[in-house]
Amino acid sequence: MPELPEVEVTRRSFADRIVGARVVSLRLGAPLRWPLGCAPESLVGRCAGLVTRRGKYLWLPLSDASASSQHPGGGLLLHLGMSGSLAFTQGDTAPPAGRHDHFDLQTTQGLLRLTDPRRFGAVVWSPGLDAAPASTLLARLGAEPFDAALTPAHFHAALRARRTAVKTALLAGDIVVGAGNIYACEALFEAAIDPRTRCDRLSRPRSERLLAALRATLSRALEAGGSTLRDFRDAHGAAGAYQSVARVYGRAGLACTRCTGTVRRIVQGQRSTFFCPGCQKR
DNA sequence: CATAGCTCCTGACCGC
DNA sequence: TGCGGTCAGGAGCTAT
Repeated sequence: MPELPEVEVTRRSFADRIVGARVVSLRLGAPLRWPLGCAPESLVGRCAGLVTRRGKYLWLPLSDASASSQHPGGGLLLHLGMSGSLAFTQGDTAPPAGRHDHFDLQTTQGLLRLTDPRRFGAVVWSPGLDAAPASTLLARLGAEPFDAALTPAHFHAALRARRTAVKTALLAGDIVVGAGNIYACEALFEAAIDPRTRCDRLSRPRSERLLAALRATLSRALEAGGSTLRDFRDAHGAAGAYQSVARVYGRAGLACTRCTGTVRRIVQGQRSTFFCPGCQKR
């Protein structure tokens, strides 16, 4: 579920409400992908800074002004995995923790709660963004899709060095981050490129078209508030609307919206790929 | 080294 | 209605 647009929508929905808040208490539910990596009590009293995003990770800075602190910087690296969502509830209205609520951060300004049925998500303490474990987890990430430094020339050069299918490369996130299965399929459809095309066979104009299509797809999803294919909600609990405009994702067997063909489902790297063989060419 | 496959976990859905 | 099988949006880890 949560690809870059959903993660960014989540960030925007609570960043300005949690900034400046002090940590009051923590509650840990069932284990997530990795252990928290610190004693929960050690975070009490820390002050939340501005939430930032890198790829599909969120970084919540938690600073400690006290002189005794070993890590005055530090913060929590958050990931929503496949089924996670964050809610930030102000006041005393926070519902009691449910079966899938696995992390609560009670602050002076509200409760930040991670709900994650599949528990592929993560909340990890790191003494800094440039220190392990955060730096290790972020080390392999490719360029941010909207970074101006990611030029068509750079993108094409990165693709030329690979032999995998272009869909697989988009998903891997080590050239450019942000696309998950839905947006990778949608961007390839928009660029009219067959998802099985080898990266090193993509011409410069076609790779440029793909980069533009990826950016357009992610921007539109962001504007729509993200996709809600199953259960995505932002930190206010609002659902997204983008799934209603998916052109190929989840549409196997249905008519293509651009040509007379039929959308097909194949499997690449154990993941479903949806595309139209009529208008997406190698 | 690049690449392919496996894996974590729960829930929804489908066919019988 | 119940049961078993299949599939699901991520991404780090391990083997080749």
